[in-house]
Amino acid sequence: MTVKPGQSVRGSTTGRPIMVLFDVLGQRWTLRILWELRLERLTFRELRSQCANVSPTVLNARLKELRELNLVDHDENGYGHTGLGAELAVQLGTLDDWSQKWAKSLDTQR
Amino acid sequence: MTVKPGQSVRGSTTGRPIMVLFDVLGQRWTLRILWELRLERLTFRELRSQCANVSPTVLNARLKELRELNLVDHDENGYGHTGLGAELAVQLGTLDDWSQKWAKSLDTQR
DNA sequence: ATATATGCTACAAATAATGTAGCATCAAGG
DNA sequence: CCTTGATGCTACATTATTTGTAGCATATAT
Repeated sequence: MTVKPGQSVRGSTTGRPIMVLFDVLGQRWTLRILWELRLERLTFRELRSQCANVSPTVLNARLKELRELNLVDHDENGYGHTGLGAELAVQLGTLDDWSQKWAKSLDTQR
Repeated sequence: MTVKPGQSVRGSTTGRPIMVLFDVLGQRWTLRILWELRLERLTFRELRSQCANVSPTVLNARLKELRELNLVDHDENGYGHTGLGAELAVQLGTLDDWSQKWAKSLDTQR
């Protein structure tokens, strides 16, 4: 069963939304899946292919969870972000910008 | 061995910084550890306690990785963010704000 | 009826996380 | 010195998660 805000998660019984979010994002492939859907809707197989052929078992489990959390939806054009999912993806875009600065900094340090 | 930007990670051979970041953050407890260090430096035991007594095996593995990635450091006052780690933590703060909106939206939907 | 695409499920093997115990080092007090 | 308490871990068996591969069921197009 997917955990939603208000419910206990790994290491937090408060149900604080951020804890629920950490619990979801801290699973393998979740961040990547959200990222790969940022530009366009993708079918299950396309998404799987863009995610380095992640096991369909895991992909399906993540998509199910993301749908229950109203971050992703599914229609005749495949999987895509909901409004909320798109908002979250914007933040991943910010992380992308930051990560480039981070990488440069690690370089000069070496 | 910790993967750094420029190196291959799970499902990406490009070394794109964002992929490296997803690989790190997509492990259990990494987001939470960065979060718990946002206010003050903490000793290993304090941090462990704030992270619901996460296993010391995992905590140590994460801290080692975060140190190698220059996001966390360790001194006589315990563990804390580096400059870059603090920047990343700011983004987690933004996620915190968003997550509250998200939780409300999920509520009204039920 | 075949062919092709879709969204999956099954399952064994490999990898990661958990929980508990406890060790080694250090600094402070008696 | 010799405990006491704190710190930063390591060891290790158990349990949970992920991986990789195969293939099934449905739908649409030929």
